[in-house]
Amino acid sequence: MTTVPPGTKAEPCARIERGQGCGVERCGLCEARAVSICNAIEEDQLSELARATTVVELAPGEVFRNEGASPEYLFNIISGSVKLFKLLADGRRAVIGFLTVGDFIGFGRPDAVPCSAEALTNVRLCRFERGKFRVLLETYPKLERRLLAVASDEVAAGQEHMTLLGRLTADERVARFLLARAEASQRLGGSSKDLELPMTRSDIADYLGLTIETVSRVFTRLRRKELIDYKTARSVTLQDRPGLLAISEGG
Amino acid sequence: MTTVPPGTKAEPCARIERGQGCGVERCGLCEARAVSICNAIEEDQLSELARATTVVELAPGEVFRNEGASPEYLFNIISGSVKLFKLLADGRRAVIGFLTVGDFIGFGRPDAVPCSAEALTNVRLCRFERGKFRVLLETYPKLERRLLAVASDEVAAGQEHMTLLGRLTADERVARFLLARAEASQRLGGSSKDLELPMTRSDIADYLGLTIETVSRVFTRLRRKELIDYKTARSVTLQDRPGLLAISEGG
DNA sequence: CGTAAGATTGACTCTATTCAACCACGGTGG
DNA sequence: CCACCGTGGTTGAATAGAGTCAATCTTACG
Repeated sequence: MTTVPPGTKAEPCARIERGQGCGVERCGLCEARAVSICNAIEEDQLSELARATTVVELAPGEVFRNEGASPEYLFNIISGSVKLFKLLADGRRAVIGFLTVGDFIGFGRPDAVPCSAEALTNVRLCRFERGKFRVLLETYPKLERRLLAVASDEVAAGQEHMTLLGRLTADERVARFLLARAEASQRLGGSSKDLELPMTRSDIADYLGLTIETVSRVFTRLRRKELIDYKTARSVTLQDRPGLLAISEGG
Repeated sequence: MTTVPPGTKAEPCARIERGQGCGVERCGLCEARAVSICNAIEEDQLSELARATTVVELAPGEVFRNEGASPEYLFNIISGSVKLFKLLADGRRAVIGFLTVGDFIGFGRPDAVPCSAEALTNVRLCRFERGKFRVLLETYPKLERRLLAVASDEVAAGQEHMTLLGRLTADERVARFLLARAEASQRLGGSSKDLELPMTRSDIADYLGLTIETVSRVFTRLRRKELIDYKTARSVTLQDRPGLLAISEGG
Protein backbone atom coordinates (compact mmCIF):
# COMPACT_ATOMS: atom_id res chain seq x y z
CA MET A 1 0.00 0.00 0.00
CA THR A 2 1.26 3.47 -0.84
CA THR A 3 1.32 5.71 2.14
CA VAL A 4 1.99 9.39 2.13
CA PRO A 5 4.26 10.90 4.76
CA PRO A 6 2.28 13.64 6.51
CA GLY A 7 3.05 17.11 5.24
CA THR A 8 4.00 16.28 1.69
CA LYS A 9 3.06 18.22 -1.38
CA ALA A 10 1.18 20.92 0.48
CA GLU A 11 2.76 23.37 -1.91
CA PRO A 12 1.69 26.99 -1.83
CA CYS A 13 -0.62 26.91 -4.87
CA ALA A 14 -1.59 29.25 -7.67
CA ARG A 15 1.63 30.27 -9.33
CA ILE A 16 0.52 32.51 -12.12
CA GLU A 17 -2.72 34.33 -12.48
CA ARG A 18 -4.22 36.21 -15.33
CA GLY A 19 -6.43 39.04 -14.15
CA GLN A 20 -10.06 39.55 -14.94
CA GLY A 21 -9.42 42.33 -17.36
CA CYS A 22 -8.98 40.25 -20.49
CA GLY A 23 -12.23 41.57 -21.82
CA VAL A 24 -15.56 40.24 -22.85
CA GLU A 25 -14.13 37.80 -25.30
CA ARG A 26 -12.29 35.55 -22.91
CA CYS A 27 -15.16 33.21 -22.14
CA GLY A 28 -16.31 33.20 -25.73
CA LEU A 29 -12.90 32.05 -26.86
CA CYS A 30 -12.43 29.58 -24.01
CA GLU A 31 -11.11 26.24 -25.24
CA ALA A 32 -13.23 24.44 -22.70
CA ARG A 33 -16.48 26.24 -23.40
CA ALA A 34 -17.93 23.55 -25.66
CA VAL A 35 -17.70 20.91 -22.93
CA SER A 36 -18.07 22.90 -19.72
CA ILE A 37 -21.07 24.05 -17.72
CA CYS A 38 -20.47 27.57 -19.03
CA ASN A 39 -22.16 26.70 -22.27
CA ALA A 40 -25.41 26.97 -20.36
CA ILE A 41 -24.88 30.72 -20.54
CA GLU A 42 -25.79 32.53 -23.73
CA GLU A 43 -23.22 34.19 -25.94
CA ASP A 44 -24.44 37.69 -25.18
CA GLN A 45 -24.06 37.27 -21.44
CA LEU A 46 -20.52 35.99 -21.42
CA SER A 47 -19.09 39.28 -20.31
CA GLU A 48 -20.80 38.89 -16.97
CA LEU A 49 -19.42 35.40 -16.70
CA ALA A 50 -15.93 36.61 -17.52
CA ARG A 51 -16.16 39.23 -14.81
CA ALA A 52 -16.87 36.54 -12.23
CA THR A 53 -13.84 34.44 -13.06
CA THR A 54 -10.08 34.40 -12.78
CA VAL A 55 -7.78 32.20 -14.79
CA VAL A 56 -5.21 30.31 -12.74
CA GLU A 57 -2.23 28.36 -14.02
CA LEU A 58 -0.66 25.50 -12.13
CA ALA A 59 2.38 23.28 -12.51
CA PRO A 60 2.31 19.50 -12.04
CA GLY A 61 2.11 18.53 -8.39
CA GLU A 62 0.48 21.70 -7.15
CA VAL A 63 -2.34 21.17 -4.69
CA PHE A 64 -4.95 23.88 -5.14
CA ARG A 65 -7.80 22.62 -2.98
CA ASN A 66 -7.54 21.03 0.45
CA GLU A 67 -9.84 18.47 1.97
CA GLY A 68 -11.59 19.86 4.99
CA ALA A 69 -10.95 23.51 4.16
CA SER A 70 -13.76 25.94 3.63
CA PRO A 71 -14.76 25.96 -0.05
CA GLU A 72 -13.75 29.46 -1.06
CA TYR A 73 -13.46 28.75 -4.74
CA LEU A 74 -15.01 26.58 -7.41
CA PHE A 75 -13.23 25.66 -10.60
CA ASN A 76 -13.63 24.68 -14.18
CA ILE A 77 -10.76 23.00 -15.91
CA ILE A 78 -9.72 24.82 -19.07
CA SER A 79 -6.83 22.51 -19.90
CA GLY A 80 -4.70 19.83 -18.30
CA SER A 81 -5.48 17.01 -15.89
CA VAL A 82 -6.25 16.96 -12.20
CA LYS A 83 -6.66 14.29 -9.56
CA LEU A 84 -8.98 14.41 -6.56
CA PHE A 85 -7.90 12.51 -3.47
CA LYS A 86 -8.47 11.93 0.20
CA LEU A 87 -5.89 11.11 2.84
CA LEU A 88 -6.42 9.02 5.93
CA ALA A 89 -4.76 9.93 9.21
CA ASP A 90 -2.06 7.29 8.75
CA GLY A 91 -1.19 8.30 5.21
CA ARG A 92 -3.28 5.88 3.23
CA ARG A 93 -4.61 7.61 0.17
CA ALA A 94 -7.71 7.20 -1.95
CA VAL A 95 -7.80 8.81 -5.36
CA ILE A 96 -11.40 9.77 -6.00
CA GLY A 97 -11.15 10.63 -9.65
CA PHE A 98 -9.24 12.11 -12.54
CA LEU A 99 -10.59 15.24 -14.20
CA THR A 100 -9.85 17.03 -17.45
CA VAL A 101 -11.01 19.76 -19.79
CA GLY A 102 -14.48 20.99 -19.03
CA ASP A 103 -14.84 19.24 -15.70
CA PHE A 104 -16.26 21.11 -12.76
CA ILE A 105 -14.70 21.08 -9.30
CA GLY A 106 -16.90 22.26 -6.51
CA PHE A 107 -19.50 19.74 -5.41
CA GLY A 108 -19.66 18.77 -1.78
CA ARG A 109 -21.15 19.91 1.47
CA PRO A 110 -21.24 23.67 1.93
CA ASP A 111 -18.99 23.67 5.00
CA ALA A 112 -15.99 21.59 3.99
CA VAL A 113 -14.22 20.63 0.80
CA PRO A 114 -14.70 16.86 0.42
CA CYS A 115 -11.35 16.10 -1.15
CA SER A 116 -8.09 17.67 -2.15
CA ALA A 117 -7.20 18.48 -5.74
CA GLU A 118 -3.78 18.31 -7.37
CA ALA A 119 -2.55 19.19 -10.83
CA LEU A 120 -1.17 16.19 -12.72
CA THR A 121 0.04 18.21 -15.69
CA ASN A 122 0.27 21.90 -16.38
CA VAL A 123 -3.25 23.04 -15.72
CA ARG A 124 -5.30 26.09 -16.54
CA LEU A 125 -8.26 26.65 -14.31
CA CYS A 126 -11.17 28.99 -14.43
CA ARG A 127 -11.77 30.02 -10.85
CA PHE A 128 -15.05 31.27 -9.37
CA GLU A 129 -15.26 32.95 -6.03
CA ARG A 130 -17.97 31.10 -4.15
CA GLY A 131 -20.21 34.08 -3.51
CA LYS A 132 -20.04 35.24 -7.10
CA PHE A 133 -20.79 31.76 -8.31
CA ARG A 134 -23.89 31.64 -6.17
CA VAL A 135 -25.05 34.88 -7.72
CA LEU A 136 -24.46 33.45 -11.18
CA LEU A 137 -26.56 30.43 -10.28
CA GLU A 138 -29.38 32.66 -9.13
CA THR A 139 -29.14 34.85 -12.19
CA TYR A 140 -28.98 32.06 -14.76
CA PRO A 141 -31.46 29.28 -14.09
CA LYS A 142 -30.04 27.42 -17.06
CA LEU A 143 -26.68 27.28 -15.38
CA GLU A 144 -28.23 25.87 -12.25
CA ARG A 145 -30.11 23.28 -14.27
CA ARG A 146 -26.93 22.33 -16.02
CA LEU A 147 -25.08 22.01 -12.78
CA LEU A 148 -27.78 19.80 -11.33
CA ALA A 149 -27.47 17.55 -14.34
CA VAL A 150 -23.70 17.37 -13.89
CA ALA A 151 -24.01 16.61 -10.18
CA SER A 152 -26.57 13.97 -10.95
CA ASP A 153 -24.20 12.39 -13.45
CA GLU A 154 -21.46 12.46 -10.91
CA VAL A 155 -23.63 10.63 -8.43
CA ALA A 156 -24.15 7.89 -10.99
CA ALA A 157 -20.46 7.75 -11.85
CA GLY A 158 -19.65 7.46 -8.19
CA GLN A 159 -22.00 4.52 -7.79
CA GLU A 160 -20.32 2.84 -10.71
CA HIS A 161 -16.95 3.30 -9.08
CA MET A 162 -18.21 1.99 -5.74
CA THR A 163 -19.24 -1.17 -7.52
CA LEU A 164 -15.78 -1.47 -9.00
CA LEU A 165 -14.11 -0.98 -5.63
CA GLY A 166 -16.44 -3.25 -3.75
CA ARG A 167 -16.82 -6.17 -6.09
CA LEU A 168 -14.31 -6.37 -8.94
CA THR A 169 -11.03 -8.26 -9.10
CA ALA A 170 -7.74 -6.50 -9.81
CA ASP A 171 -7.80 -7.53 -13.47
CA GLU A 172 -11.35 -6.35 -13.90
CA ARG A 173 -10.57 -3.03 -12.27
CA VAL A 174 -7.58 -2.29 -14.47
CA ALA A 175 -9.39 -3.35 -17.63
CA ARG A 176 -12.32 -1.08 -16.79
CA PHE A 177 -9.98 1.74 -15.99
CA LEU A 178 -8.30 1.49 -19.37
CA LEU A 179 -11.59 1.28 -21.22
CA ALA A 180 -12.94 4.28 -19.32
CA ARG A 181 -9.80 6.21 -20.18
CA ALA A 182 -10.23 5.35 -23.81
CA GLU A 183 -13.79 6.57 -23.77
CA ALA A 184 -12.82 9.81 -22.06
CA SER A 185 -10.07 10.35 -24.60
CA GLN A 186 -12.48 9.79 -27.44
CA ARG A 187 -15.04 12.14 -25.95
CA LEU A 188 -12.49 14.94 -26.11
CA GLY A 189 -11.67 14.19 -29.71
CA GLY A 190 -8.60 12.09 -29.02
CA SER A 191 -7.77 8.55 -29.94
CA SER A 192 -9.63 5.71 -28.30
CA LYS A 193 -6.70 3.37 -28.88
CA ASP A 194 -3.60 5.31 -27.94
CA LEU A 195 -3.81 6.62 -24.42
CA GLU A 196 -1.64 9.18 -22.71
CA LEU A 197 -1.96 8.55 -19.00
CA PRO A 198 -1.25 11.72 -17.05
CA MET A 199 -1.14 9.84 -13.73
CA THR A 200 1.43 7.54 -12.12
CA ARG A 201 0.93 3.87 -11.28
CA SER A 202 0.58 4.97 -7.70
CA ASP A 203 -2.31 7.26 -8.61
CA ILE A 204 -3.97 4.46 -10.53
CA ALA A 205 -3.50 2.10 -7.59
CA ASP A 206 -5.06 4.54 -5.15
CA TYR A 207 -7.89 5.08 -7.59
CA LEU A 208 -8.59 1.39 -8.04
CA GLY A 209 -8.11 0.37 -4.43
CA LEU A 210 -5.00 -1.67 -5.20
CA THR A 211 -1.24 -1.38 -4.64
CA ILE A 212 1.30 -0.09 -7.14
CA GLU A 213 2.73 -3.57 -7.45
CA THR A 214 -0.58 -5.15 -8.28
CA VAL A 215 -1.36 -2.50 -10.88
CA SER A 216 2.05 -3.02 -12.42
CA ARG A 217 1.61 -6.78 -12.50
CA VAL A 218 -1.79 -6.51 -14.15
CA PHE A 219 -0.40 -4.14 -16.76
CA THR A 220 2.38 -6.53 -17.67
CA ARG A 221 -0.02 -9.47 -17.66
CA LEU A 222 -2.29 -7.61 -20.08
CA ARG A 223 0.69 -6.82 -22.23
CA ARG A 224 1.88 -10.42 -22.30
CA LYS A 225 -1.59 -11.46 -23.40
CA GLU A 226 -1.29 -8.79 -26.10
CA LEU A 227 -4.41 -6.97 -24.99
CA ILE A 228 -2.42 -3.77 -24.57
CA ASP A 229 1.03 -2.53 -25.42
CA TYR A 230 3.30 0.25 -24.24
CA LYS A 231 6.87 1.43 -24.54
CA THR A 232 6.74 3.88 -21.67
CA ALA A 233 4.47 3.38 -18.67
CA ARG A 234 2.53 6.50 -19.48
CA SER A 235 1.47 5.86 -23.05
CA VAL A 236 -0.58 2.75 -23.59
CA THR A 237 -2.13 1.31 -26.71
CA LEU A 238 -5.28 -0.76 -26.47
CA GLN A 239 -4.71 -3.61 -28.89
CA ASP A 240 -7.66 -5.83 -28.18
CA ARG A 241 -10.68 -3.89 -27.06
CA PRO A 242 -13.10 -6.85 -27.04
CA GLY A 243 -10.60 -8.82 -25.00
CA LEU A 244 -10.33 -6.02 -22.46
CA LEU A 245 -14.08 -5.74 -22.35
CA ALA A 246 -14.36 -9.45 -21.65
CA ILE A 247 -11.88 -9.18 -18.80
CA SER A 248 -13.60 -6.11 -17.43
CA GLU A 249 -16.80 -8.11 -17.20
CA GLY A 250 -15.26 -11.04 -15.40
CA GLY A 251 -14.27 -13.10 -18.43
CA MET B 1 -19.08 -13.80 -1.95
CA THR B 2 -22.84 -13.55 -2.15
CA THR B 3 -24.11 -14.03 -5.62
CA VAL B 4 -27.63 -13.57 -6.79
CA PRO B 5 -29.16 -16.12 -9.15
CA PRO B 6 -30.37 -14.23 -12.22
CA GLY B 7 -34.05 -13.43 -12.22
CA THR B 8 -34.63 -13.25 -8.50
CA LYS B 9 -36.78 -10.72 -6.72
CA ALA B 10 -37.88 -8.95 -9.86
CA GLU B 11 -41.30 -8.79 -8.27
CA PRO B 12 -44.05 -6.82 -9.94
CA CYS B 13 -43.84 -3.67 -7.81
CA ALA B 14 -46.24 -1.14 -6.33
CA ARG B 15 -48.82 -3.07 -4.39
CA ILE B 16 -51.13 -0.43 -3.02
CA GLU B 17 -51.53 3.08 -4.21
CA ARG B 18 -53.36 5.99 -2.76
CA GLY B 19 -54.70 8.30 -5.44
CA GLN B 20 -53.94 11.94 -5.87
CA GLY B 21 -57.29 13.04 -4.53
CA CYS B 22 -56.40 13.20 -0.85
CA GLY B 23 -56.64 16.92 -0.93
CA VAL B 24 -54.42 19.87 -0.34
CA GLU B 25 -53.48 18.82 3.14
CA ARG B 26 -51.58 15.68 2.32
CA CYS B 27 -48.20 17.27 1.79
CA GLY B 28 -48.68 19.62 4.71
CA LEU B 29 -49.26 16.67 6.99
CA CYS B 30 -46.52 14.52 5.48
CA GLU B 31 -44.38 12.85 8.15
CA ALA B 32 -41.31 13.30 6.00
CA ARG B 33 -41.84 16.94 5.14
CA ALA B 34 -39.47 18.29 7.77
CA VAL B 35 -36.53 16.35 6.38
CA SER B 36 -37.32 16.04 2.67
CA ILE B 37 -36.67 18.29 -0.29
CA CYS B 38 -40.36 19.24 -0.28
CA ASN B 39 -39.76 21.69 2.51
CA ALA B 40 -38.26 23.94 -0.13
CA ILE B 41 -41.82 24.58 -1.22
CA GLU B 42 -43.88 27.08 0.73
CA GLU B 43 -46.92 26.08 2.75
CA ASP B 44 -49.36 27.86 0.48
CA GLN B 45 -48.18 26.04 -2.61
CA LEU B 46 -48.40 22.55 -1.27
CA SER B 47 -51.60 21.80 -3.12
CA GLU B 48 -49.75 21.98 -6.39
CA LEU B 49 -47.10 19.67 -5.00
CA ALA B 50 -49.74 17.23 -3.83
CA ARG B 51 -51.29 17.16 -7.27
CA ALA B 52 -47.97 16.09 -8.77
CA THR B 53 -47.50 13.12 -6.47
CA THR B 54 -48.84 9.66 -5.74
CA VAL B 55 -48.28 7.75 -2.54
CA VAL B 56 -47.09 4.19 -3.02
CA GLU B 57 -46.82 1.48 -0.40
CA LEU B 58 -44.42 -1.42 -0.66
CA ALA B 59 -43.75 -4.61 1.27
CA PRO B 60 -40.24 -5.77 2.21
CA GLY B 61 -38.39 -7.23 -0.74
CA GLU B 62 -40.24 -5.34 -3.42
CA VAL B 63 -38.07 -3.91 -6.15
CA PHE B 64 -39.56 -0.66 -7.39
CA ARG B 65 -36.80 0.71 -9.57
CA ASN B 66 -34.63 -1.22 -11.99
CA GLU B 67 -31.07 -0.47 -12.98
CA GLY B 68 -30.85 0.37 -16.65
CA ALA B 69 -34.54 1.13 -17.10
CA SER B 70 -35.75 4.48 -18.25
CA PRO B 71 -36.31 6.73 -15.22
CA GLU B 72 -40.08 7.20 -15.34
CA TYR B 73 -40.50 8.11 -11.70
CA LEU B 74 -38.64 9.83 -8.92
CA PHE B 75 -39.33 9.18 -5.27
CA ASN B 76 -39.20 10.59 -1.81
CA ILE B 77 -39.27 8.20 1.08
CA ILE B 78 -42.09 8.96 3.51
CA SER B 79 -41.38 6.05 5.83
CA GLY B 80 -39.43 2.81 5.93
CA SER B 81 -36.01 1.82 4.61
CA VAL B 82 -34.73 1.15 1.12
CA LYS B 83 -31.54 -0.22 -0.35
CA LEU B 84 -29.98 0.76 -3.65
CA PHE B 85 -27.94 -1.87 -5.45
CA LYS B 86 -26.26 -2.88 -8.67
CA LEU B 87 -25.88 -6.38 -10.07
CA LEU B 88 -23.03 -7.65 -12.20
CA ALA B 89 -23.66 -10.07 -15.04
CA ASP B 90 -22.48 -13.04 -12.97
CA GLY B 91 -24.64 -12.22 -9.97
CA ARG B 92 -22.18 -10.32 -7.83
CA ARG B 93 -23.97 -7.52 -6.07
CA ALA B 94 -22.93 -4.11 -4.80
CA VAL B 95 -25.18 -2.32 -2.37
CA ILE B 96 -24.78 1.38 -3.06
CA GLY B 97 -26.59 2.75 -0.05
CA PHE B 98 -29.36 2.52 2.47
CA LEU B 99 -32.03 5.22 2.45
CA THR B 100 -34.73 6.28 4.88
CA VAL B 101 -37.29 8.94 5.69
CA GLY B 102 -36.85 12.09 3.67
CA ASP B 103 -34.32 10.68 1.25
CA PHE B 104 -34.67 11.38 -2.44
CA ILE B 105 -34.37 8.72 -5.11
CA GLY B 106 -33.84 9.97 -8.60
CA PHE B 107 -30.35 11.16 -9.33
CA GLY B 108 -28.49 9.68 -12.25
CA ARG B 109 -28.09 10.13 -15.95
CA PRO B 110 -31.26 11.09 -17.78
CA ASP B 111 -31.35 7.98 -19.96
CA ALA B 112 -30.95 5.09 -17.53
CA VAL B 113 -31.60 4.43 -13.87
CA PRO B 114 -28.16 3.94 -12.26
CA CYS B 115 -29.19 1.34 -9.72
CA SER B 116 -32.09 -0.76 -8.58
CA ALA B 117 -34.06 0.03 -5.44
CA GLU B 118 -35.65 -2.45 -3.07
CA ALA B 119 -37.78 -2.01 0.02
CA LEU B 120 -36.15 -3.40 3.17
CA THR B 121 -39.17 -2.80 5.38
CA ASN B 122 -42.70 -1.71 4.70
CA VAL B 123 -42.18 1.50 2.81
CA ARG B 124 -44.28 4.48 1.90
CA LEU B 125 -43.06 6.44 -1.06
CA CYS B 126 -44.05 9.71 -2.55
CA ARG B 127 -43.82 9.21 -6.28
CA PHE B 128 -43.26 11.93 -8.90
CA GLU B 129 -43.82 11.36 -12.57
CA ARG B 130 -40.65 12.54 -14.26
CA GLY B 131 -42.28 15.13 -16.49
CA LYS B 132 -44.28 16.63 -13.67
CA PHE B 133 -41.22 16.75 -11.50
CA ARG B 134 -39.37 18.69 -14.14
CA VAL B 135 -42.20 21.20 -14.26
CA LEU B 136 -42.04 21.54 -10.49
CA LEU B 137 -38.31 22.22 -10.70
CA GLU B 138 -38.90 24.92 -13.28
CA THR B 139 -41.71 26.45 -11.26
CA TYR B 140 -39.96 26.48 -7.91
CA PRO B 141 -36.34 27.63 -8.10
CA LYS B 142 -36.00 26.95 -4.41
CA LEU B 143 -36.75 23.32 -5.02
CA GLU B 144 -34.10 23.13 -7.68
CA ARG B 145 -31.58 24.81 -5.41
CA ARG B 146 -32.43 22.37 -2.69
CA LEU B 147 -32.05 19.44 -4.99
CA LEU B 148 -28.66 20.67 -6.16
CA ALA B 149 -27.55 20.87 -2.54
CA VAL B 150 -28.76 17.33 -1.93
CA ALA B 151 -27.02 16.00 -5.04
CA SER B 152 -23.87 17.82 -4.04
CA ASP B 153 -24.02 16.21 -0.61
CA GLU B 154 -24.52 12.85 -2.20
CA VAL B 155 -21.42 13.33 -4.31
CA ALA B 156 -19.44 13.97 -1.14
CA ALA B 157 -20.97 10.98 0.63
CA GLY B 158 -20.11 8.82 -2.36
CA GLN B 159 -16.49 9.93 -2.22
CA GLU B 160 -16.39 9.05 1.43
CA HIS B 161 -17.68 5.60 0.66
CA MET B 162 -15.19 5.10 -2.17
CA THR B 163 -12.45 5.77 0.33
CA LEU B 164 -13.91 3.17 2.65
CA LEU B 165 -14.14 0.59 -0.13
CA GLY B 166 -10.75 1.32 -1.56
CA ARG B 167 -8.61 1.70 1.51
CA LEU B 168 -10.13 0.46 4.77
CA THR B 169 -9.77 -2.94 6.44
CA ALA B 170 -12.78 -5.09 7.26
CA ASP B 171 -12.79 -3.99 10.90
CA GLU B 172 -12.56 -0.33 9.96
CA ARG B 173 -15.39 -0.70 7.48
CA VAL B 174 -17.77 -2.33 9.92
CA ALA B 175 -16.92 0.14 12.69
CA ARG B 176 -17.56 3.05 10.36
CA PHE B 177 -20.77 1.50 9.20
CA LEU B 178 -22.08 1.18 12.75
CA LEU B 179 -21.09 4.72 13.64
CA ALA B 180 -22.71 6.07 10.50
CA ARG B 181 -25.88 4.16 11.34
CA ALA B 182 -25.86 5.63 14.81
CA GLU B 183 -25.55 9.11 13.41
CA ALA B 184 -28.36 8.54 10.94
CA SER B 185 -30.56 7.19 13.70
CA GLN B 186 -29.85 10.23 15.85
CA ARG B 187 -30.53 12.60 13.00
CA LEU B 188 -34.06 11.19 12.76
CA GLY B 189 -34.63 11.59 16.46
CA GLY B 190 -33.79 8.00 17.39
CA SER B 191 -31.21 6.60 19.74
CA SER B 192 -27.56 6.84 18.85
CA LYS B 193 -26.78 3.80 20.96
CA ASP B 194 -29.45 1.25 20.19
CA LEU B 195 -29.63 0.53 16.50
CA GLU B 196 -32.30 -1.29 14.57
CA LEU B 197 -30.68 -2.54 11.40
CA PRO B 198 -33.25 -2.99 8.67
CA MET B 199 -30.80 -4.85 6.43
CA THR B 200 -29.35 -8.37 6.47
CA ARG B 201 -25.70 -9.28 6.97
CA SER B 202 -25.63 -9.98 3.27
CA ASP B 203 -26.77 -6.44 2.49
CA ILE B 204 -24.13 -5.06 4.83
CA ALA B 205 -21.48 -7.22 3.19
CA ASP B 206 -22.42 -6.05 -0.28
CA TYR B 207 -22.41 -2.48 0.98
CA LEU B 208 -18.98 -2.75 2.56
CA GLY B 209 -17.36 -4.78 -0.18
CA LEU B 210 -16.97 -7.84 2.06
CA THR B 211 -18.56 -11.29 2.39
CA ILE B 212 -21.31 -12.26 4.83
CA GLU B 213 -18.86 -14.41 6.73
CA THR B 214 -16.37 -11.61 7.20
CA VAL B 215 -19.08 -9.21 8.36
CA SER B 216 -20.33 -11.82 10.79
CA ARG B 217 -16.85 -12.47 12.13
CA VAL B 218 -16.17 -8.78 12.66
CA PHE B 219 -19.49 -8.37 14.47
CA THR B 220 -18.68 -11.19 16.87
CA ARG B 221 -15.14 -9.90 17.33
CA LEU B 222 -16.51 -6.46 18.25
CA ARG B 223 -18.92 -8.11 20.63
CA ARG B 224 -16.21 -10.15 22.31
CA LYS B 225 -14.23 -6.97 22.81
CA GLU B 226 -17.41 -5.48 24.32
CA LEU B 227 -17.52 -2.62 21.87
CA ILE B 228 -21.01 -3.60 20.82
CA ASP B 229 -23.67 -6.01 21.99
CA TYR B 230 -26.72 -7.66 20.47
CA LYS B 231 -29.23 -10.39 21.20
CA THR B 232 -30.62 -10.61 17.67
CA ALA B 233 -28.52 -9.85 14.62
CA ARG B 234 -30.74 -6.94 13.70
CA SER B 235 -30.66 -4.88 16.86
CA VAL B 236 -27.26 -3.76 17.99
CA THR B 237 -26.17 -1.64 20.93
CA LEU B 238 -23.05 0.48 20.70
CA GLN B 239 -21.38 0.06 24.06
CA ASP B 240 -18.07 1.79 23.49
CA ARG B 241 -18.33 4.59 21.01
CA PRO B 242 -14.76 5.89 21.45
CA GLY B 243 -13.48 2.35 20.99
CA LEU B 244 -15.42 1.99 17.77
CA LEU B 245 -14.18 5.35 16.60
CA ALA B 246 -10.61 4.29 17.28
CA ILE B 247 -11.09 1.12 15.26
CA SER B 248 -12.80 3.02 12.45
CA GLU B 249 -9.71 5.18 12.19
CA GLY B 250 -7.28 2.34 12.05
CA GLY B 251 -6.64 1.93 15.78
C1' DC C 1 -43.73 -28.22 15.15
C1' DG C 2 -41.19 -28.15 10.98
C1' DT C 3 -39.17 -25.56 7.56
C1' DA C 4 -36.49 -22.04 5.32
C1' DA C 5 -33.82 -18.06 5.46
C1' DG C 6 -30.41 -15.84 7.87
C1' DA C 7 -26.38 -15.93 10.86
C1' DT C 8 -22.36 -17.98 12.97
C1' DT C 9 -18.20 -20.60 13.18
C1' DG C 10 -14.33 -23.48 11.59
C1' DA C 11 -10.81 -25.19 8.31
C1' DC C 12 -8.62 -24.25 4.28
C1' DT C 13 -7.48 -21.49 0.08
C1' DC C 14 -6.20 -17.83 -2.64
C1' DT C 15 -5.79 -13.16 -4.19
C1' DA C 16 -3.65 -9.24 -3.41
C1' DT C 17 -0.25 -7.19 -0.13
C1' DT C 18 4.17 -6.71 1.83
C1' DC C 19 8.94 -6.62 1.72
C1' DA C 20 12.76 -6.30 -1.01
C1' DA C 21 15.74 -6.10 -4.86
C1' DC C 22 16.44 -4.29 -9.23
C1' DC C 23 15.78 -1.60 -13.49
C1' DA C 24 14.91 2.57 -16.53
C1' DC C 25 14.85 7.14 -17.29
C1' DG C 26 15.51 12.14 -16.88
C1' DG C 27 17.65 15.87 -14.87
C1' DT C 28 21.63 17.92 -12.43
C1' DG C 29 26.09 19.17 -11.68
C1' DG C 30 31.01 18.24 -11.74
C1' DC D 1 30.01 14.43 -21.58
C1' DC D 2 29.08 11.34 -18.23
C1' DA D 3 28.48 9.90 -13.52
C1' DC D 4 25.16 10.36 -10.08
C1' DC D 5 20.93 10.43 -7.96
C1' DG D 6 16.03 10.27 -7.29
C1' DT D 7 11.66 9.06 -8.80
C1' DG D 8 8.81 5.86 -10.82
C1' DG D 9 8.21 1.23 -12.44
C1' DT D 10 8.88 -3.80 -12.59
C1' DT D 11 9.60 -8.32 -10.74
C1' DG D 12 10.17 -12.06 -7.22
C1' DA D 13 9.35 -14.50 -2.80
C1' DA D 14 6.93 -14.74 1.35
C1' DT D 15 2.81 -13.34 4.02
C1' DA D 16 -1.64 -12.15 5.54
C1' DG D 17 -6.25 -10.78 5.31
C1' DA D 18 -10.32 -11.79 3.45
C1' DG D 19 -12.71 -15.33 0.64
C1' DT D 20 -14.54 -20.05 -0.09
C1' DC D 21 -16.56 -24.17 1.28
C1' DA D 22 -19.08 -26.51 4.53
C1' DA D 23 -21.31 -27.64 8.77
C1' DT D 24 -24.15 -25.97 12.45
C1' DC D 25 -27.03 -22.87 14.93
C1' DT D 26 -30.90 -19.47 15.39
C1' DT D 27 -34.92 -17.25 14.42
C1' DA D 28 -39.21 -16.19 12.27
C1' DC D 29 -43.21 -17.96 10.53
C1' DG D 30 -46.79 -20.83 8.35
